[in-house]
Amino acid sequence: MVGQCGPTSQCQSDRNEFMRVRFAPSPTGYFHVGGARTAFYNWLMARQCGGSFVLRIEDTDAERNREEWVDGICDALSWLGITWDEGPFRQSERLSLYANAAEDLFNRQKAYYCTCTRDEIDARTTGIGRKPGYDGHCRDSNLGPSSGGALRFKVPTPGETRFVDLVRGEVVFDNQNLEDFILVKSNGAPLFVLANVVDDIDMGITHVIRAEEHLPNTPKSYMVFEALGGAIPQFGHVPVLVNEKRQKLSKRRDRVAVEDYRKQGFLAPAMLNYLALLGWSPKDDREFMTVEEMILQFDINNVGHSPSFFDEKKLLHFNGVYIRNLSEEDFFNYSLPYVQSMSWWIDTDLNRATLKSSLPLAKERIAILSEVPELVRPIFEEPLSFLPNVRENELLANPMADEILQRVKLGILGLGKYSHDEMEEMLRGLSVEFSIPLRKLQAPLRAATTGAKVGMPLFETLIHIGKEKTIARIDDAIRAIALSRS
RNA sequence: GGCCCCAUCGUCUAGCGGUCUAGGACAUCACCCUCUCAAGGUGGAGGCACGGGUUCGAACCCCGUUGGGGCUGCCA
Repeated sequence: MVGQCGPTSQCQSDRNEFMRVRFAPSPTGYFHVGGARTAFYNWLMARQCGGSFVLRIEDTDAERNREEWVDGICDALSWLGITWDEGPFRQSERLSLYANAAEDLFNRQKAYYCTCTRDEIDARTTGIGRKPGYDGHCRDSNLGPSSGGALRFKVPTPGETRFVDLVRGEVVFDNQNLEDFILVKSNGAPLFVLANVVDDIDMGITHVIRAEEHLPNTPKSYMVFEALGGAIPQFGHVPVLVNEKRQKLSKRRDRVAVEDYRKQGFLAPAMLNYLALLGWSPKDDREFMTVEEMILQFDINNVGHSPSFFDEKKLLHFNGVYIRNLSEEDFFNYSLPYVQSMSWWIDTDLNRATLKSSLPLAKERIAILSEVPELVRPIFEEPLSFLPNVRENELLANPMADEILQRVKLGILGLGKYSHDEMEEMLRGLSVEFSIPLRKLQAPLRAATTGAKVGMPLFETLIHIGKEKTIARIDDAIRAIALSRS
């Protein structure tokens, strides 16, 4: 495994080591699709290069983090198949590391304590012509840890921080524009830029692939890496995912939870395939790829620079393709839980067998698994319920419905064998007899027997429903029609 | 406001100075197939934000404009 690399140049690191990447989410809400894509890109690189993928939970903000979100992240990653080689490490269990680093920085005068409140700073810096942000007020006050203040990093000015981003190329920041940012809160809790960097050094991270929103943090990270004397990883900032209004996907505003998509019946490989294509595309311009193919072809240097809209329509299409490619066995296994959650489902071997034999007809008609129950419902639901307006429009409002149903009933009773072929022959014959297209003939029949206007092919459906139930439903419909006309 | 990033069909993208009268995919429209609905097939409409350069030649390079986004927290 050591040193084994795929075909792209991304496996090379500045140092003569092998790749170590990390995914470092903060457990402050449902795990969302943007995070999933970032995690996947990291994972693809690690797998391609034979490197290590580390999962690190950035939970230093006790106020905002909840343990259940950690589980949510791990579950979602597992579902997607994004496996981690190390971790999950929790920053909340590594606090002494950050405290040591902070002390070191303070002792070496790379950082200083500051007791200014936000209001005090604002009062000094807000106004026309003044630069907002911290003004360095306590920089030379020589306050100590006992001051009860926050620890601020002493940004070296003048100076500039430049680096070559794996996605964007060279980026330059003037240190002049960076305020002395806080490393440790006055309550002793480390902040992102400290804990993040300390861990990246401690864990030997060689490549940091994260969302573009972190780009402005990077010069700060750089300075902390340098102050701490740690090896600086290569950075790559991938564009954010946006909603239809082109704003960064937000947990509060947008529907983004991976868990939701899983529940709805999206398949993990479809999700990964779609996610990978948001910002990246393979050399040969193919869209459908297995995870293995993506591992082989992914190249961080080839990721686009502009934000992408997370288009559920296209995701749906991808999912439909993946579903249609499922084996009958897999499709049955994936579908069963969705059917089992319905009140009309009775879990018997016979029903399972019927379900299994009817499922191939459903497979090509759906894009997500949660659509399965509605398609097979007519086969199992007893008594049958009608979708809104179906009884009224298709049965009661159709002047020919009664006559058609009467004749169909007779036809069924006269069948030598209750089979698909005989059913078809009989109905086609009736359509000739009535001088109406088969689709017109089957409309009231479908409504009467399935309670729906559209659905799986009718002949097969009637066979699955069974002769007795079919006749009974036709009788019910005939009665309903008679009732409405009396 | 300041700093940074970005800019090819509605959307995701291919394109990395001539092969572009710009290719593919989703969505959309039409037609075909068809027992409904899908799926599938064929075809159509639809784009290089704008203005300057550089060059024999620019979607591709440079500058500006405009537009969008991110950050600007004792969040990450």
